[in-house]
Amino acid sequence: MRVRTPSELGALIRDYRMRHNLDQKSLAASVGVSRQWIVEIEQGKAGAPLGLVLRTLGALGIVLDAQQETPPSPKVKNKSHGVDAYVDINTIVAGARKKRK
Amino acid sequence: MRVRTPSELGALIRDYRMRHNLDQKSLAASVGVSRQWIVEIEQGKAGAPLGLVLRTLGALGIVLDAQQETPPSPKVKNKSHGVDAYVDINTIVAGARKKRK
DNA sequence: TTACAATGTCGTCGAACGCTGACATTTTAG
DNA sequence: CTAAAATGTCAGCGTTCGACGACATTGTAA
Repeated sequence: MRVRTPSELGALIRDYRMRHNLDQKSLAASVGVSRQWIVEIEQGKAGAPLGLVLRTLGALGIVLDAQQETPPSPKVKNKSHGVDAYVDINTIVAGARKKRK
Repeated sequence: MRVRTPSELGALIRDYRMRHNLDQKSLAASVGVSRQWIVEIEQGKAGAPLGLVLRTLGALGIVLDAQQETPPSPKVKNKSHGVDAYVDINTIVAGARKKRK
C-alpha cells in the first residue's frame, strides 16, 4: 500500500492491528505508548512523532520502502537543449568538484 | 531504499535533496518549514511530526510503500496443534461474528 | 437483561517541539 | 587568496504534544 498522508498511514496501522487480532491496549504496550496515542494515530494524527510511528510499524511487522516517484510522463525527449527534470548540467559540473565529506 | 529508523529517513531526504541540487533553504521553503527543521530532519530527528515528514518526501518526489515484513522463515509447517504467527483460530472465530461497522 | 471489554473523547500538566534570530564553521565561487 | 554561500549550532519564546485519569458509547458475552 502506498502511504502519502497521515490518514492513510492510520488506516494502514488499524488494518494491520486487526489482522493480528490485537486491541489498542496491547499494541500500545508493545510500542511503549499510551492507548490514547494509538487512537489518534489510527485517526491520522499529523503531529505524531516519526520515531513512535516507525516503532509502531515495526511492532506490526510493516516495512516501508522509499521510491522515486514516477516522472509526470516526459513529453519531450532529450534534445541538444532543454532541461531534464532529474539531471541538470549544473549538477554534473558541481559533482566534478570535491565532494563534501 | 528501506526505511526503518529516523536516521535512515534523514539520510534518504538528504540524498534526494542533493540529487535535485537543492539547498536546505529552498527545500524548507517548498515544504513550508524553517531551514533549521530541515537540518534536524536530515540528522534523524525522531520527534519530527509525521505530517511534515510526508510533505517533505512529497516535495522531493519520494513515495513510500508499506509491505508485510517477510516472516522469519517458518521452521514448522501447519500441524494439528501449534500457533501460526499470522493466522490464529481465534481470529477465524471472531471473524465469523458480526463485524464492527 | 446485566456485566464486561474495547473504543473514543475530554481535561490537566510537564515535556518537547518549531520558529525566529544570531553566530561559528565549512564549502564553494571569483 | 578573499568573499559569499551553505551548513550546523545555540538561546529564547509561544505552541503543541503525550501521558494520565476519568467518563460515555458501543459491541460482545454470560
